[in-house]
Amino acid sequence: MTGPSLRARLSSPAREVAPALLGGLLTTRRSDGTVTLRITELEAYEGERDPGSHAYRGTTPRNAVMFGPAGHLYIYRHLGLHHCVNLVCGPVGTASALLLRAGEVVRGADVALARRSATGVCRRTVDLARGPARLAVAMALDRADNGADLVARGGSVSVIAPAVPARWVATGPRVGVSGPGGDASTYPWRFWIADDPTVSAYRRAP
DNA sequence: GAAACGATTTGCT
DNA sequence: GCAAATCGTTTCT
Repeated sequence: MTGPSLRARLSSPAREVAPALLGGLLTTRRSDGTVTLRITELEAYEGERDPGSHAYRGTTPRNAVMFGPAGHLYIYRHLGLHHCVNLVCGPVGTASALLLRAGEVVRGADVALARRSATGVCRRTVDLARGPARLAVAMALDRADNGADLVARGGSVSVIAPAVPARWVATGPRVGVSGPGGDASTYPWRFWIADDPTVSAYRRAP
């Protein structure tokens, strides 16, 4: 699944896209090297009707990208320290998006390790991109990449999405957010690959 | 113009 | 296990 067909698939609501994107390969090409990430953990945000979404109170300069076409990156700074990376989903006009929470570095682990070593210690390969901020560092993604189109040919960032078997996909409540109407347990909007060691540890079990 | 707050990580107790 | 770190964006006066 690549090119225009990928854009079409991403134009569905985030909760429908999420299972198809698990196992997807995200690649960034930078001057210090190329890193490819196998996506293992995602969270869906449903825009204006989702209190957990930055788009809950409508469009602002910051979240404008989320209301645009699917396949672009929405990246923001959190707590003044780190970045979180989202993939915009849904049709134009909706702010549906998927937060990339974790992944497995399958190519360029040495490059990712060098980037991670600049800020902290990372002993194991599975920790390279375990967690949203770590993922951003390992992939060298920051606000400069906000709005980048992953589907366009020739871009420095791209994604392909081979499907993983449905039985590998686990779901559960999002981290630190309740669904609309309250109870987080009734909104299993987090998706991950079952038993994958790169999924955030204490969040691994529902 | 000012103030509050946050989709987290890290390091210390 | 808990608390500090840190700053752009949003919201209110």
